[in-house]
Amino acid sequence: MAWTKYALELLDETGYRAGGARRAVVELLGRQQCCLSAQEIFDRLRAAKRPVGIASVYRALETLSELRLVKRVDAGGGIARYEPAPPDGDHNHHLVCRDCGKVEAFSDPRLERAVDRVADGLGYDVDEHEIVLTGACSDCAA
Amino acid sequence: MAWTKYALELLDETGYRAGGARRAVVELLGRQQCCLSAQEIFDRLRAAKRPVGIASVYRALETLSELRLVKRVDAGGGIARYEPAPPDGDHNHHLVCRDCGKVEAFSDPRLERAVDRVADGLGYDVDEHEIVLTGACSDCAA
DNA sequence: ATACGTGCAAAGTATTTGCAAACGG
DNA sequence: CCGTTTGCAAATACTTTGCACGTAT
Repeated sequence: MAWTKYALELLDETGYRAGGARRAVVELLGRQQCCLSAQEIFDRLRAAKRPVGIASVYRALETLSELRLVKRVDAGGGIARYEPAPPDGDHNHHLVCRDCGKVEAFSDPRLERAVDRVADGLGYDVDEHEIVLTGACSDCAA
Repeated sequence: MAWTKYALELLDETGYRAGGARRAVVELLGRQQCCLSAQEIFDRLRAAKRPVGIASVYRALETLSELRLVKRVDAGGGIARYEPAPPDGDHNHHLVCRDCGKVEAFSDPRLERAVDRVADGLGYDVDEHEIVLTGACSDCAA
């Protein structure tokens, strides 16, 4: 994925060294369609025989957030999830299944326009927004 | 506020007893314009000489959520906030100041329609949604 | 060589739960 | 009376931090 390359380059340019844990986190995130929690990242790296400390996962995510390479997603349940933020500024919103807990991404240009219009009328200098829909996914609705 | 009365009646009808802590939480929530965290509720009740255990606050909020009398708002930062859910199904969305942390409510019918339209096209049985805008409030933008 | 990166374990928050005492009906 | 509600304290879940050691440059 292009994002992985972009992220590794930006980290390098910004002066971060090429340690193993952060790189593993970046490469894993670059392969995702949707957001992952810190624990999920920890588990998947361990399963992939590339074990890292959970603290390193959190530190990598913090660094990547500061560089705006990843977006933190609060999809409820008190656990933070993270997904790659493409360089073109595109972004997703999320759909959470209340039964199985599955989280999926979606995007919709009309919804984006509606949000931008509202944001302009509020007296805030809005620079980010997040939309979370909750319901039953097609599997669980049955 | 009408919500307070409605909530107390529904609790009664559902078979809950009129203990002091839950009632204090309901009465406090009924006076809010926007959402409060569990800790804020705890602090305000204590300040109002109506001290309750923090556990009772959480238990009251859980009960009220189950009855759909309050809505849980995840405005980021890993802390949950709660606000009264009016019987007419109306609901707010939220605006968070990234500098001072202030949370305000807003609503916009056009945005609601845009969300509903998107929700219909996703294959989910969507029954709730939440929109959080983040930025600098008018005080902090200066 | 030197500063940055990493892992472990301990500390910190937010929230939940177990339990005995207080209380409402 | 009897079951619900409450408060405290202990437990849990997620996340952050302190520190010693390894590693990239």
